[in-house]
Amino acid sequence: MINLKALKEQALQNPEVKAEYDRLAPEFELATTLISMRQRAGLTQEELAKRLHTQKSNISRLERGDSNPGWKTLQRYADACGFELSVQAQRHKTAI
Amino acid sequence: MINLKALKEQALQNPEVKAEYDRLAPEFELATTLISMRQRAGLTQEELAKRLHTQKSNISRLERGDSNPGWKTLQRYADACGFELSVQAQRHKTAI
DNA sequence: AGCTGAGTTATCATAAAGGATAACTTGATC
DNA sequence: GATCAAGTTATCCTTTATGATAACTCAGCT
Repeated sequence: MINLKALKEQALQNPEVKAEYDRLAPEFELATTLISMRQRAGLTQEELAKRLHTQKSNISRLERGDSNPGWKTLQRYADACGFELSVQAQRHKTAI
Repeated sequence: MINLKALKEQALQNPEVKAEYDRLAPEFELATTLISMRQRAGLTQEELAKRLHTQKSNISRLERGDSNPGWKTLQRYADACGFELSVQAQRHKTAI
């Protein structure tokens, strides 16, 4: 299967691509940030699941982005990957 | 009543304090970011609640920080205040 | 072809978020 | 001291997130 997500993940293995990606990171959506953290930690979904005392299927669900994870859930995920999450607010590019 | 939160809110009315606060913002917790966004938008909890088609009590619950709001909830809140949220991952200050 | 590792999907149970309503506190103003 | 605006707290209900288990796809490998 070739889809956008697969391409993204593959591209992120390239350090140069990764650097530019990070520079633009705020533009990207949450799910991609999650996947990026896990991959930079060198973890599989199953390994991460163990650290979080949960199941790989639940990790997959988070990373597929079709839910609405709680902030503390995201923090625990990040922590298990060796990251700290912070939220940033920027003024809207006003529509009017 | 004088408590930490009241002091914070009052201090944030001062533009200089606000600027420094923003510089350090990532250190602060989510609830403070929420309150800051609403105040910078010049909205009361009730006004914001109307924009979100909900109740002021629910806004209060979010801002008091004793729950675990979903990411999309936070985005809607921010949007209604004229902001866009992004999440940022930074490597842990490793404990060992 | 079969095996394995990584991730996905489906489903169920339970905990928690979010919506709604009402009563309450507190500070300010008259 | 009555009133009002802003925020808090308590409670109930419905929806959803999360934990758990199992079966599945798919790629790579021998």
